[in-house]
This record gives sequence, C-alpha cells and structure tokens, in this order.
Amino acid sequence: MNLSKLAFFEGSSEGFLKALDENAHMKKCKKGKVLFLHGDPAEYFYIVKSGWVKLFRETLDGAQSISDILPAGSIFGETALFENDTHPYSAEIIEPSEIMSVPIKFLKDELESNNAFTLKMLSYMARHRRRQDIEIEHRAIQNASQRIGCFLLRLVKKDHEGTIIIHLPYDKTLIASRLGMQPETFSRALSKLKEKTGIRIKGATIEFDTLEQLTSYCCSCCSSEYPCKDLLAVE
Amino acid sequence: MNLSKLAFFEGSSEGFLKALDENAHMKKCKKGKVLFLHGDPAEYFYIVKSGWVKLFRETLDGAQSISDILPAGSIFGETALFENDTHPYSAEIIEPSEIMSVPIKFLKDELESNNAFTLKMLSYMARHRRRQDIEIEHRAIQNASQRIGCFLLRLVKKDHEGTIIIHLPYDKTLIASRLGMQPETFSRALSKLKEKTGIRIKGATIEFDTLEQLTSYCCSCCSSEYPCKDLLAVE
DNA sequence: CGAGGGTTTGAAGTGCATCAAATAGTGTGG
DNA sequence: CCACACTATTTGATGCACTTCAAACCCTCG
Repeated sequence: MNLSKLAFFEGSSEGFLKALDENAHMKKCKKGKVLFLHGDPAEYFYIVKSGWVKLFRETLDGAQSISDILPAGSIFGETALFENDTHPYSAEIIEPSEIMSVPIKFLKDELESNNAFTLKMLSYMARHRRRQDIEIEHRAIQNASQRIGCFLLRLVKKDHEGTIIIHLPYDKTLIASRLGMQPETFSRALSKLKEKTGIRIKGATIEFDTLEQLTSYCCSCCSSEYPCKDLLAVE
Repeated sequence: MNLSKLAFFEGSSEGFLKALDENAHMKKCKKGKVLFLHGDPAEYFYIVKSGWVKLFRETLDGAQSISDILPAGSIFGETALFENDTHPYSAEIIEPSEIMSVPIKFLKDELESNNAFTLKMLSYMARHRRRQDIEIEHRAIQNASQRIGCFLLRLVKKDHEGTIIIHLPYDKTLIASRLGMQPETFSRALSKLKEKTGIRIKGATIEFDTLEQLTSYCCSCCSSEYPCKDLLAVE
C-alpha cells in the first residue's frame, strides 16, 4: 500500500508524504492487541495496512460500545488532534494486522500549512459525519434483520457479476456488536433474513443471485436509497 | 447576535465577515415552516438567530428520523458543500425563529482561501462527530429514563446555584423523538426518572437540588463522565 | 367556551436481551 | 493425523423495555 494513494492523503504536500515515509513505523499486531485506550495521551495516529481494527469505548458499568470497525486503508487516532491530544476511544486489533504509526505532529503541521489538505480532511470528516448520521437512523428505524441485510449489501463488490458471494470479514459476534445487537440476536436475525429474502448461508459465506433480494427487504425503511451513494462502503 | 461572535466564525477573515453582513438575509419563520428538503439543491447555508430548528430525514416507508434539533447560534445546511451541493437532510422550524441565510458560495470561497478558518471548521466538525459518537453509544446503552436524565443535565446552566430549575426548550413529543423514543414512552420514562431520582416535575418545568441526583442515575452507564467535557451542551 | 394539539394513562403486543445449554468449528500438542 | 480444549455459534425458554393502539385528560388560544 502506498500512502499517497489513500484518499485521506490526497492533496497532501510532497514534504508531508516524505515525512510520513521517513517517520512512519510499521508493526505486525496479533488479534487482541490493544493499541491505546480511551483517554490515553496521543502521540501517534495510525493507518491500517492490512487486517481489522476495532474502535470502542467502555462505560463505568463495564459495558462496551463499538464505535467503528476499520478495514485496511483506514486512518484512526487522528481525532485526538481535536480532543486535547487525548484519544476519544480505545483501539484493539481484531484480526492479525499490519499497522503503521506516524507521529501526530506531522499531521498537525501539514494541516496548519496546507489548506488543500485541510480541505480534504474536512471533506473526509464530513463523510464520516454523514455515515454516523445514517448509522443513528438505522439503529432507530431498522430491525435487526434489516441491519444485517444492509451490512451485507455494503460488502458487495461494485463489479459483481452473476451470483453474489460474500465472505463475512470478521467474527459474527463482532458483526453483531458492530450492528448494536447481541450474538444470539444476530444468529436468529440472520436466519430470519434468510427466510425473508432467500439468501443462502454456509458458515461465514453468504450467497444470493440479485441485490434486489436484499434491497427490497432492507432499503425501504432507509432515507438513502441503494446504492446509498457509496456512503456506507465498508472496504 | 453578532456573527463574528459565533464560535463557528472564529478565524474567519475580515472580508468574509463583511460578505456575510452584506449578503446575509434574515427572515422570521413560523413553527412548521420547512426551509428545505433532503435532496434539495443547496444555494444557502443557515444560521439560527433565535428559536429552534429540526433537522430530519424521511424513509420511503414514511418514518421520520431526527438528525438534530438546533438552538440559537447553530449553523446548518453547510454540509451540502461536501454532498455535491445537495442537502443531506430536511430542515423545519419547530418554534418561532429568526433564520439567517447566506449563499453557500461565500463559505466555499473562505474555506478555499483561509486555512485558519478551514481548521476551525475541521475542529467544529470533529466535535460534531464526537457528539454523534456519544449519541450512538447512548442509544445503545442507556434506557429511556437515563437518556432523558442526560438530556436534562445538558440543559443545566453552568453557573447554576442552589435549586436547579430547567424549562424544557420545546415540546415533549419532540424531545421524545430527539431521544429516539415514542411520546408515550417519554411520558412514562420521565415519571420513572422522577421516582428514581426525586426530581420535581410541573409541566415543562423541572426542579432538583443537586446534579448528583441525576448524574448518579444516568452517567454510570456512559463512557464520558459528567460534565462530559462540555461535549454535549445543547445551547 | 370550544376546538385542537399536546400529554398522560391503560392494555396488549413485539422485538430484543438474557440466561442456559447444546453444537459446530478451530487450533494445539501428542 | 487424531483427540482434546477452547471458542464461536446456534437453539431454547423466559423476561423486560419499548411500541402500538385506544381513549381520556389537559392546556392553550382564538
């Protein structure tokens, strides 16, 4: 992966890209590794080169709430810049991953000196905001099966042909919490989705013939019509 | 209200403020007025000078999901800049309000020419993102009564002394939908909150003696401890 | 005073959570 | 390559929170 090819770094200066190259540190991480905790002082921001990372927070009661689950190509930890250099969530590796860390100072410098980059980041942030908005809507309006269906639709490759085959990218338990439901509910809701739409399920592989099977069941109670203007892409 | 005093316009150039002054259009709006609809092309962004504005979206099924309810001093419609000049939500006046509209072009120009302003807006957007994050957490983890309690806490003035008196800023029905619940649930959950915490309720006025009455019931199942670092302020 | 919306109350239903236990799947060491 | 250990997933039974539908009540404002 070439950093300069990530949408996030579009518009960044030569100097910044060079600084990234020279100061980025790559490491392989095992499942379960915690990179930082909510409230930790932030010296670095991170880029997922491969694998999956979970962002989450915990309450005093011990309940966990998942903020996001990030695929390769994602940036995280950068929001500390706007939170007094403190991470507003915890980050944990959930699949074997390669993670790059970059001193957040470089990002700050680039933002302060390169308006084109700042604009890109603003637009990136606006996109995220929009996604969250839709997330809130989904949680309020869609039932468990519909949320799963919508999640599956986001996994469909754009250039699919014929039978659509999807592999769930990480544990069902994690998908469940990502979608704000219990594992048991996920299991039952997926069965219900199968009944309602005729999708075929074998373990972590899911098959169906046309998008319509899912969209007709899931998208009628959403304010953005499929294909959701690419707002919701997972990877 | 002086525009230059709004946090949103901190860092903006003299020229921009002048352009705002000269091109802003003020209008009084009655309850129920719809300013624009989700999907409308956006020529203007707006500033709430007084009153309250509801941002929302509707699904094909006719269900409505409330995105935000904005107090005086808020900006809205500006996100269209990042959505191909199309509004990503509808806006409706919910209390008699004074609304300023400004051609979005001026905002765009200022963003493209003034990095200090772009940075401010980035930070503003990051704040919004954080609030949404917490919103999602609350919906997932808090029960109806706790969400109401948290909402009340956000209405408490910072310089309160002695008995704390709160006036609900708009209809209970609207608060209910803002918090993602039915009016009936709101009514019952508020009674429950009264039982649990000893707050006193008279119509739209709520009284209690110490914040602790509410915080001990509401904040234990939240990842941000009260006073939530001012993240959640409503006005 | 009366109309209409906002609010509360009651009764019944639904969806998801929880607890418990069985089953499937995966990786490990022998 | 197999048996075991451990985790992920499914299934069943039950409970609870919130919703829904219906109706009464209350409040405000013309």
